[in-house]
Amino acid sequence: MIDAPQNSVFDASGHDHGACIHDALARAETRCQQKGLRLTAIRRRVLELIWENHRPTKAYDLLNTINAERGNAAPPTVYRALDFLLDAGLIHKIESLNAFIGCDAGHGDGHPKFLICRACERVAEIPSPAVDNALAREAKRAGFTIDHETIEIGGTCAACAHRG
Amino acid sequence: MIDAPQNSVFDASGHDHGACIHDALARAETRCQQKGLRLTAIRRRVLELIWENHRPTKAYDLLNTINAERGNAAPPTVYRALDFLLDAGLIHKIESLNAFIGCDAGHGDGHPKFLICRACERVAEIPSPAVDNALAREAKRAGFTIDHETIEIGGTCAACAHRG
DNA sequence: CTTAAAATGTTATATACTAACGATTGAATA
DNA sequence: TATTCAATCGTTAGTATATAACATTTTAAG
Repeated sequence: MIDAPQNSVFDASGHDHGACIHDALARAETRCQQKGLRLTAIRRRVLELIWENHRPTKAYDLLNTINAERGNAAPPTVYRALDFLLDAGLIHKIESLNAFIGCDAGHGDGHPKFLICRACERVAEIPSPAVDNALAREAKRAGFTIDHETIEIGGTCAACAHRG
Repeated sequence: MIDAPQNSVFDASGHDHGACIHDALARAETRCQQKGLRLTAIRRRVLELIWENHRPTKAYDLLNTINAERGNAAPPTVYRALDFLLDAGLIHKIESLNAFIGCDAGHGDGHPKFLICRACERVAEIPSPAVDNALAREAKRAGFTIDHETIEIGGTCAACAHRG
């Protein structure tokens, strides 16, 4: 029996992954419509693959999959799609892994922050106004203007820790 | 006249860079002795180059410099030195830049955190118990055990903002 | 000294990303 | 509807980042 906290951001019990992917794509469609952006077939497929994987996904893994499907993808094919999805705020890049993950808006209005389990490779996007505030104070003290935050916390999630 | 805060972590006025490099190397020597690690010629030179640069430094820039000096360096030469220095806690990797910077112990006992000015490319390593505490609380809430934190804040330092 | 481990040299290759330019598509409008 | 201009995509090539594998040398310990 697993006694990991049931409210864990890593908790996957009751996760309907089909619906999860579907919802993510629906959100993306809506968002692109609102912003006047074009979620083309390639872009949509790349986003879908990232959500299907539901883990930090490497550009070349996407490339291989798309090549298996369509046969004519080169690195720019996938990097362009990734750039679009990043600009549109639909995915995030995990710098410490050189990989990409779907944006689940878990960061709310703040900067995205990630808990990354090295055992199961899953990632939780967490909100934390307290962290944002503390960093804002530090930046202010230093006279520093913040553009972008890369906050990636590596470690072990509850389920993996319990599993041994 | 520059009115950037004189206590800015980016403030370089009165910085004796020769002494800075010397001190960093002396700290490294001491630390390696204490831990029974060998700061060999290559490792020492790589560390020295990083401190001379005093900015995030790329592996291949180090490689080129060392090649100019000794003529027989290949990528593993420099990556092995970097791995050693990382393990020894003498440098940090800036994931968002794929570059390396000397550890100035500015993080105190906590996890290292960086303010990275995109204009002048300088990096300040800042302490922030408040950030550490906030992240520790979030991790605890999620049942997550922290191994490593990548916290890299990109933006503009006071001097560069003032300069326009 | 001998020797075993650590460090380095060397070659090759894997992975990550971008530049440049031509072809195609598609939305806006003449 | 035909035109056109911008966005997107295809394609080739190249640069940047990093590691695998194995041979050789160095070093510290016995």
